[in-house]
Order: sequence, then structure tokens, then C-alpha cells
Amino acid sequence: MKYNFSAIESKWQKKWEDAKVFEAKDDFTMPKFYGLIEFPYPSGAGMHVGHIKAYSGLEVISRKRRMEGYNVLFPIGFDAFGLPTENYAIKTGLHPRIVTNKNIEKFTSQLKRVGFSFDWTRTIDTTDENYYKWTQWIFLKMFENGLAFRDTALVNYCPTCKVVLSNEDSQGGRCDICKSEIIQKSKDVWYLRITKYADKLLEGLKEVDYLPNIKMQQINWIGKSTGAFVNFRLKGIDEQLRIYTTRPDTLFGVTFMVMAPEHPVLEKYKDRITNFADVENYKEECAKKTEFERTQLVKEKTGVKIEGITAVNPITEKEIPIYISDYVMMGYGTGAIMAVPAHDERDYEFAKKFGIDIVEVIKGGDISVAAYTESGEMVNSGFLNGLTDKKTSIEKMISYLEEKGIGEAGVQYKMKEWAFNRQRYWGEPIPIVHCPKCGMVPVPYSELPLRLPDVENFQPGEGGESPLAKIDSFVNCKCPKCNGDAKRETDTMPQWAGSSWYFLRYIDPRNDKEFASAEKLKYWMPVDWYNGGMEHVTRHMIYSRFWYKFLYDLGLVPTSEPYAKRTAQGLILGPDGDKMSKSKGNVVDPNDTVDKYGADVLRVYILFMGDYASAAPWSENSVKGCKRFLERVADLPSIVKGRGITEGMESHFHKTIKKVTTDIEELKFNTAIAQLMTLINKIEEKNSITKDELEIYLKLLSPFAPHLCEEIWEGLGHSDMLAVSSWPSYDEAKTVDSTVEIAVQVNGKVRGTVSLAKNADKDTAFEAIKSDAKIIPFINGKTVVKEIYVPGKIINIVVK
RNA sequence: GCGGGUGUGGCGAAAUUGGCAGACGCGCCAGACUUAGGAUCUGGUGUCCCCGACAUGAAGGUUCGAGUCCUUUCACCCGCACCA
Repeated sequence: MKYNFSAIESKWQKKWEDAKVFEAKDDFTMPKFYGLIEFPYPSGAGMHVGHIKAYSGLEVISRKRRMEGYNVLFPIGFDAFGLPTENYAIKTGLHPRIVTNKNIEKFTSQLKRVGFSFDWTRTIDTTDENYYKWTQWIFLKMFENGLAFRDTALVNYCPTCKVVLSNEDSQGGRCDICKSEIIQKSKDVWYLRITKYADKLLEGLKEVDYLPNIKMQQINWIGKSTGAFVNFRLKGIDEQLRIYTTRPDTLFGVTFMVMAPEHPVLEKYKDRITNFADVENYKEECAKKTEFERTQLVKEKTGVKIEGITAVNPITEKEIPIYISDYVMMGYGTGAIMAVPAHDERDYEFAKKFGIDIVEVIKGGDISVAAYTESGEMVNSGFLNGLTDKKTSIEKMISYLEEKGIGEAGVQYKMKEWAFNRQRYWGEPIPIVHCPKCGMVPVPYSELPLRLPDVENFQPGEGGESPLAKIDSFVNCKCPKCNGDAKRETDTMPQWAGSSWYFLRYIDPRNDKEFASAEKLKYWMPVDWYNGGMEHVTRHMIYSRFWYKFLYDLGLVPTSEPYAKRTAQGLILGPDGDKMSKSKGNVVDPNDTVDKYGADVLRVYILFMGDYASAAPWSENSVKGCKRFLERVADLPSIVKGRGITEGMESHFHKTIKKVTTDIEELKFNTAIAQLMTLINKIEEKNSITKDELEIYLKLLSPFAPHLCEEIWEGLGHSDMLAVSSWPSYDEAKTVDSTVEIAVQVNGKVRGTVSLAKNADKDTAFEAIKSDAKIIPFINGKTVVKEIYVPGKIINIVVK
């Protein structure tokens, strides 16, 4: 039967809100559950079904937790600073504040229509000055502790967006926002010293429950490697060329060195370099290449030999040449390497091209053909000769280097410092004043928030200058220290700043004395379960873990890790199987489905369409299937007869309670819903259901289709809401039928089935099948070699 | 190149972890009710040479028994990528 979903849905959305059933209580005696979803960026395009899927998982879990008696915090907010809004503002002339408010309004109404059980009283907006006051506050704490600093360095720069980007925002050599190729540019920028926390970020992964691939991606991103630093003397100059290597054991095989073209030693000794013009040329060629071109593995090695300077292998005392090549990066290690052509493919390729000696120090390969990178016996290596264990050789060499003072053990990380400023308007102003006398001076805490000035021209400057730099009233100020004339920092924080601590603000969103009270933090933290997209694993998650660990070290938060558990949902693809995108025109708007079929149908479909963690294409026909299912549920009240649990239905109900209960915890929503469909098929076959049975059924379905379930629940005479009723429990013993139908195999092939008591013994079982007409022809006249009986599962007779 | 993952009907997918492969849903076929059906209901639906045999990317192996374990191999997806 069709039901009036739009009336039912708006009725219950209002009732829930009026009764405040989804508001988290600050009752610290209750068991708590903090479920977190990634708050959306309120873009002009509105929400798409992917947002709905991302929130539906923890929505179901949160609704279940409330019914299980937990005090649930399931909040929502808006991560509203960012470039798309600013670009839209530039295009239309509307202020980003107005655009943001409009978009937030749109997102809010869309989210409310779906009936999510968010606590709307705790909503936050990162662009609200009462919020970004605390973002600035945490930044100042970092500045005070030496974690925020300025430095001139080669940075990733997007020529289209006209901003400096962090490493994380330019993965694959492309701008994360506009996808254009980024270039390297020398610039004075703000950094957050995230590498100081690299080890803690790595270690912390051991104590949290993240999906394995999430942990793996973070480990990979941090990229810790252990090895040694070694100092090579330059011949005839009082200068050491420092390198990093993971293979100090191969030091006897070093026949040349390579530096990055940007290495500062070149500039320092340019008078000694007789071919400095060639060096300059090569350097220029490299600068022209994009990061992407430069990191292409396939291309041939290039480089220039430095004439006039040579190095000395500190262990063989042999003079060795130095080259520059772009296969050595300034940004990793020390920007210079020792080359062991016999045992490194890149060095081998380079040595072959430039005709450099190749000295074998590990036996096992044929170095006339290729580099040998496996392990083996050490040769031509002095005191290491004869050793076969790589680890021992490395340890021995390191202690030798340390003893002689020519090197020491060391670690390197792939992760770089976090470039933390953007030359844009729509972000948190960095609360720092540049004073000609005092240097960089923090804005006093009492003056926070440092507000964004209200302006009409947001156009970024051509030289990569922030729009704020053009506003004299903002720029010119007094130094908080000496009260002399000074200038404000005009760059703003990157998009990721506000989201690095938002989960803490939800706990105490209106506090104007601190970012959140210690007492409340102690109760609510850590986040019990965080769900979001894989695309945030190496950015937002690492950033926010870093901020949290910093606050932990200051004693401001109660736990060392912010998120106890992290899962990720899969994408919803367009009906054509491609990733949804505006340009392909295959984006599905959740509003259309809500209008046509209702929010409950949308929710059930999104969770039924497949494995929650995998990508699956949208199918309108399958949406209709879910609609039919809910219409059949709407019909159940018409066949209600009697009370209690019907004789033959008991195990079906207990099985269903068990499956739905455990499947939800494992994010297996598709099979939980399938089980509820199976059960309704059985109910319809019988054409009757008792009131108690229906109540159980509604409770189990309610996290998925809450509006319809509440409506039926109310119709059964309940004055309390289903949302705050209790989750049904099951009896394990009753989930199994007393008699089971098990398969009978002969030589492993199924020949029939037999009904047996679930714990019938072997003799009873074989007695039962001997008379079975289907089985007899397969065993008659043959010798029984073996009889296998697994109670409740299978009988197998092996005959010859 | 390194790391991770996935391959099961026409489609989305299940499979108690070694025990009746294809639950549940879509689609499709037939029928019913209808002036009508892209509504609803009922039945059917892996393939084939249909009493039987064959089927979980391919090829071997272990086992009474394999989608599941082992070996080899192919294809696709994701992440990182000249990381020293």
C-alpha cells in the first residue's frame, strides 16, 4: 500500500525536534557514544547522494546506540572557509559571508529532510568568529611553542589559484582544487612543524582501531626510514658534504656522489667550479620542469659533472667525482647522496651513462648486466668482508662511522613540514604582527578573534599576494610589544585549519572562556567512531591528529589520540558506473529521491545498494525495490493478530535480531536489510503477525526507516517514541531451529537432504538416511569407505 | 617499481569463515486484475546436450568436501612513487 511519506516524514521530524530526543545530554553518569562524521563544505552545488551515504552509516549506529541506552553525541557543522566560495564571490561580487550563509541554509534544509538524528543545537561553522577565535588561539599556542614558523623555501605553488599549497594538497604534482600542474617557487611562507610529531603520529596508530588500509596509507605518508648520515670531505676544501643513506653497509662501493641541482654548496664554491655555466644551465632546465615531469621514472637520467670539486670516500680514502642530477631531490634527506652503482638501480643507470666505475660489494648478481639489490656476502669491503646478514653489516658500519666521527645513525621522514598559509581572503587571519623592531609578535589572546576585514575586492594579488595586503586599515597596526608602527600578517590559514579541531568544539560549542571545558572533554573524548572518505586519510586525519597530540602535550585534552575508530564509506557512482561529476551530468540529487519516494526509501536504498565500504552505481530501479519493501511494511498493521511470539516464528525473530544487531556493528547494512526483507517474506506467507512481533520488527527497521516506523509504532498505541525505546535482545539458543535440514552427500556430491534434530548423534543420522530412497541407489552394491557427519552441517558417505 | 585490494548470474550482491554456491533486491519471462500499465499481485528465472552434467578470472594442489586453504598465473581498481 502506498503511504503518505511526505506528511509522515515532516510530522516526525518536527516531533523529534520538539521532544529534543537527539540532543546529547551533559550527564556524565551515563555511558557515552561520540559518533562523528566529516562535516561538509557547504558548496553552492548543494548536497549529493554521496554526502547522504557518508552520514548514513553512523546515523544508523547512533540511533541504535540511543536505543541501547547510551548518551549519544552525533553532531553536525560546516567547514565553510575555502576557495570555491571565494572564487564564486569574485565572480558574482557577492560577499563570501553571504554566499556561505546561503549555502549553509541550503545544506541544513537538505539534511533535515533526510531525518538525520543530528544534535542541531551544537551546530558549528568554522567561519563564525566565535569559532575561528579558537582556531587562532591554538595557532598562537603553536607559535609560542615553536611549532609555527616562517621560512623561505621552495614551495608548491598553483599558478591558477595563485596560492602556496602544502605537500598534502599537491599530491601527484597537481593542485587539489583546480587540478592544474603546480610549480616550484621560492617563497617566504608559514609552516607548522608537523615532522616533530611524525614519530608520535606513527606510534599512535598502534593504539587505535582504523581500517588496515587507512593505517597503511598514513604509515606510507609519514614515510619513516632508518639509516645513517655520513659526511664526505671535499678534496682541498674545509667542507663536508653530508648525505643520508639507508645502506651504510655499501659504503665501500661508493664511486661517486650526486647532489640536487639546487644544493647550496654549488653557489658557495662557484669560484672553484670551472664549468659553473653548465651547472647553471642544467639548474635552469630543471626549474622549468614541473614536479610531475621531474618524477617520471621512465625518463633517461640526466646530469652534469662538477669540474673543480671532488669528494673523498671516507672509508676507502679514494677521490670520487661529484655530479648534479634531478633524480636527487632537495626536499628529501640532505639533498645529496652517495652513489653505489653496483647495488642501486638509479645509480647504476647513471654510472653506465656517465662511464663511472662500478664496484661490487655484495656477491650474488652480475654487475656487468644490472645492479644487484638483493642481499648476499660482503666483498671488497674491508672489515665487513664475509658478512651475509644485512642488518649486522649496517650496525657494524654505523658503529665504525660513529667511532671515527664521520657519520651517525639517523632517521628520515617523507612527510614534510605543513605549509600553513594561503594568499587568499576567505580564511582565518593569521594573528601575527610584523614589527620592524620586535620581529614577529603574536596578537594578544585578549584581542582574539582577529576579525576578517569587511571588503569588496577579494581578487588575489598577481605576485601571489593576499587580498588582505591591499587593505591599509587592516595591515597598519601597532606592535603589541613596543607599540610602534607595525604591519599585520596578511596571509590566511589554509582550508584544513578549521577542521583540525572541530570535533572538540562540538563538545562545548558555546563556551566563550575556552575551546571546550576540561570536564566535558574528559567525558566525551575520544571520538568513539569516526567515519569519512578515504580522500581525507593523508590530510585532514593526519593534520587533526597532529593538532590533537599538540594539545595533549599541553595537557588540554584528555587522551593521546582523538579517534578511537575510523572507517570509510565507498563512493556512489553515477547510473552509468562512472564517478559522479557535474561535467558528466550523472550527479544524483538526494532531493529528487526524497520528493519522489521519501527520505526513508532513500536511506534504505543507500544502505542496501551494496557493501558500505565499496563503490556502487546508483540504480533508480533498485530505489523502487526499496519503496516496495517499505510499502509492504506499511501494510503490516492490517494483519496484526494476537500477542506474544508465534510458535513457528520464534527462531526467525531471534535470528533476525541477532543478524541486524551484529551486522550494523560491522557496517554490513545491506545484509541487515536483506534479513528484514527475508523476515517480511515469511510473515506475508503466514499472513499474520502479532503485536509483539511487529514491535520487534519496527525497532530493528527504525534506524534505517525511522519515520515510517515511528508512524506505525504510534498507531499501535504507543505514546513514547520509538527513537527512545529499547533495542531488542535475542537468546542465542533460540536463534537455531531444533530440527535442521542437512545435506547428504555421496562422494562429496549432494544427493539429498534429511531433517534431523540439531544435535542428533552419528548413529541416528545414518539410521535416518539408510532408508532414504534418493540415497540408496548411490550406495547400494558399493563398499562404504568412510562416513562423515558434522552435526547441523553435513553428512558425507564415501563409497567405492 | 613498491604497498593494499578486488575478480561469483543479465545487474547490485550474499555465503554461519572448509560443509546444499547465488540469500536479499533489480531486471527478465509467464499469468492475474485492468479501458490502459513504466501500478499492483501470483509463479518462474546460473548454464547446458535438463532422470544428469557443468559452474565462483585461469591452471594446478591439499581435503571425504574448496568461492573460502596452498602454488603458479591473468585482468582490473586504489594509494605511494627517481625517498637515496
